[in-house]
Amino acid sequence: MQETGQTPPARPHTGRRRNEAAHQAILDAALHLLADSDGTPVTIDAIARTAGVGKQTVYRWWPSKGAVLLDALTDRADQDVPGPDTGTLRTDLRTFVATTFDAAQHSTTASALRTVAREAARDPHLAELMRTFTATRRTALRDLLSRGRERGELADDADLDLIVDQVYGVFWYRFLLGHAPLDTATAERLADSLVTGNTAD
Amino acid sequence: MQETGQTPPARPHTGRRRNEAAHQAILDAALHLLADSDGTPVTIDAIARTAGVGKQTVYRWWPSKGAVLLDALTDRADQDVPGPDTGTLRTDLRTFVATTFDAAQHSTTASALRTVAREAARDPHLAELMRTFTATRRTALRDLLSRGRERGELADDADLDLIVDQVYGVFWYRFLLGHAPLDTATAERLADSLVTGNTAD
DNA sequence: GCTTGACAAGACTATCAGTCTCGACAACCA
DNA sequence: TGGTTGTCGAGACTGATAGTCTTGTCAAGC
Repeated sequence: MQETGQTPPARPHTGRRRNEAAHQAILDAALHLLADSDGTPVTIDAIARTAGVGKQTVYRWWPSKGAVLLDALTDRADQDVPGPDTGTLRTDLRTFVATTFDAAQHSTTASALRTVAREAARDPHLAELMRTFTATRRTALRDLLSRGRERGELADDADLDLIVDQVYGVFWYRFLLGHAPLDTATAERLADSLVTGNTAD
Repeated sequence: MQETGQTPPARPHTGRRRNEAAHQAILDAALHLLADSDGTPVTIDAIARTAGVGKQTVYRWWPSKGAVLLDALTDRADQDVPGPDTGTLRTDLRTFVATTFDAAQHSTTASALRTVAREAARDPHLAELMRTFTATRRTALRDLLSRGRERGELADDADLDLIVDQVYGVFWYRFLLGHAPLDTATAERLADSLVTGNTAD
């Protein structure tokens, strides 16, 4: 979890200490509301009320609603980005894509992710945080592809960034539009066609 | 342009007639504001004021802000979805993808599309209209692929819907996140890898 | 000229993010 | 023990904005 609140003051700390229970209660409340929301917006008032906390306590530690939401999501959601390394690109890629797709099937994660994505459309601050969030995942996938290319399993001039975006593009497009499934069979078809479409010969 | 307002009453029409000038002025104003907005929300008040019209006149003919925005966009934006048919899949696909990507380079269309996409994240009504909007384009691309498959340029068991979603997935993902370009070179690389990755042999 | 529906203007309601204020309270220090 | 400081819960307040309602006016047709 990245701490998005203010950095501590330079002077030695005096005064009352931060209430960790309240801190956790806020994240818990946000996550619960996100999980139950299924896309409908989650309000700060609701988070504060559910956590039994004043609004000011929320804003003392997070700069915006979006920051709270993303923090709640990344605090609990599977933080570890998959990084399989079996020595075979096709297998690694299949696993990576299938794992990514599978995360969207769990309704708790899914509705939280959906809500955060929707809020990000309006909240520039959250959009920035989301860019970091997605960049981490893109990098992990790119490294996986890079290893495969070094083994000669991809053409030397294959456009790795484009392949990455084909994976995450399909993922977000189907996830947000919801017109087609994100199942394992699809994941494997996608992985296979990407390997075949970018080999050397 | 689809008419999103109420259906006319069954009784013969009496009273004052609809002011077509005002109708057009609203769409013009919405389009101008969308084009200038570059992602920032466009308000109904601004549309009405710019059009020199009362808010009620807007709501008499459109059910929500989103409906006005999408109507303005589809009214003027390139309505004709590209449907090249040269007899060669690779060429057709390259043209289709390049044309699609290119539309996002024109700042007027781009900021309008971006704003509508952002509004759609919050407005379920607009989200539904957007689904129709995108479905039209997906169908056109799928037909193009289907023709290629019948000519044997794609494997019989190629997953056309997945190929379609790779194109539009990359498009929207890069368009909304803005982390990588949507240029012609990228379009052609994408088209080529999709053909190669889904051929029969 | 009467009825009816469209019109511009704008007041009004409701929602929600984010700020501000207040009195209480806890940690540390002299 | 009492003063200083920062955190706490509570909630009033501001500002933005979608959407509704009201009012007085105007045009089309009977």
